Amino acid sequence: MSAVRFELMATESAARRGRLHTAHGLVDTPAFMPVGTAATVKGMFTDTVAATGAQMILANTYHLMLRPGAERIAKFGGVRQFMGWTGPILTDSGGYQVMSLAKLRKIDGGGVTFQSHIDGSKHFLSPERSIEIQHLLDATVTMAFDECTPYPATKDEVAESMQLSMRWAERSKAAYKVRDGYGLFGIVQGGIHSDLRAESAAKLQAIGFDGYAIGGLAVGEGQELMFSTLDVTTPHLPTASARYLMGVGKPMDIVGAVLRGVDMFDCVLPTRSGRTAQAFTSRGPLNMRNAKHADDPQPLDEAVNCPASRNYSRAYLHHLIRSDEILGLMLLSWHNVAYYQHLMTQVRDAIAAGTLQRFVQDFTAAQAGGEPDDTTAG
RNA sequence: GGAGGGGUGGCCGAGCGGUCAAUGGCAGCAGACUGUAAAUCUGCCGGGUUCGCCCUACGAAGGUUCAAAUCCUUCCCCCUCCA
Repeated sequence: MSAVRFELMATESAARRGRLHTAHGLVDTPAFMPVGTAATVKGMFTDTVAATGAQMILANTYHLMLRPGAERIAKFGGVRQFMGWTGPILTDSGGYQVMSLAKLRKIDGGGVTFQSHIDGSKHFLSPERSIEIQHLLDATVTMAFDECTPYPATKDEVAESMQLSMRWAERSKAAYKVRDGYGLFGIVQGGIHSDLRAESAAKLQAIGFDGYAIGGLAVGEGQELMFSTLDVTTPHLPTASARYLMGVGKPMDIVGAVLRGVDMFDCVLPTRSGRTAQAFTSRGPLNMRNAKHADDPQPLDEAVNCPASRNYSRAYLHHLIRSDEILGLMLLSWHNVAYYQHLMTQVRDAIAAGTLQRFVQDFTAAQAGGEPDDTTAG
């Protein structure tokens, strides 16, 4: 029996070009995984998500256990079959919801009692139940059950939260059933404190995981602190395993994290922003609701090989968004996911060619420069 | 011709003597969004400002009052019912 395997193909400084081999296919890294919380990458068809080049997507334990229920999805052979996604899938453990639904929760030694945001009913999640649900969902990569430590917090609070996550990590590992080409990832916590991050990384490696995620970042600390935390975290992770920065981020966040040795990312931004009128482009973000796009015949981004990016004028997209037409949010979501995949392809190619430093310089300049006639973008 | 109801900021629509530059909603102008309780949320939205205020404003014109979008008179316009 062999778990998901990470193949390191090339490096440039700390950045890594690799591949994750799974039971359900390959994932080229650095990779961006679109988020499909409720077994849907919101606003997109499953095959359209695949057509953007995304090789792996996320689904969520907490949301799917509440609706439609993990056991129901298991009857369909897992989330992949349920939603028609043929590639590998990664499920978040519900750990993020432990934080984001804080008002509706109670943590004790065993796990977390939640109140459903849907109907107020009480539910229980523990490392054992979270792993069991992820098995029922047939997740290619299962995430350890953790607590995403909020920011800001005192160092004592961060340490306590991290230790809780480490105990839960051990229980997650014990509950996990090893299967060929599947994997279990541990999650490093410790806030912005280098000693806590190092301690967490060491504890996880002592337990032994198939990949290592970095959690508890992009929760309000700012890009500079996030980067400096990565600087003191990735060196403590094994080079032979994939590293996954959870919940990140904006294009510049991702590029900066790749430079610091991260291989995998997920973020709701491309789809959420797509629904709230923001389009990410090679030249920085655009708010498609803004009046300045009303007469603009150019497409969102010719550089991105995607119909949503090339075949519709900004004027038309602006009109759809203004009119609350569903197609507007679908096209922007589609374009954003395609843009993120385009970015990751460029990053991978650059690492392979040893030109990442140069790419990052150009990319940073282009993002900051904005549109030629648009100094307010970004 | 008679009886009644009404005209409020780009639109709809509250207010019915002072706490009203005037509730709401829409439209408009921007901003935010990072392991998704989000097709969501926030700010601005008459003009000027030395940010203290000052102008112009609730169909029009007059009037009552310390004070009027709010009361009275006349006029203009709209709607309903009766002839």
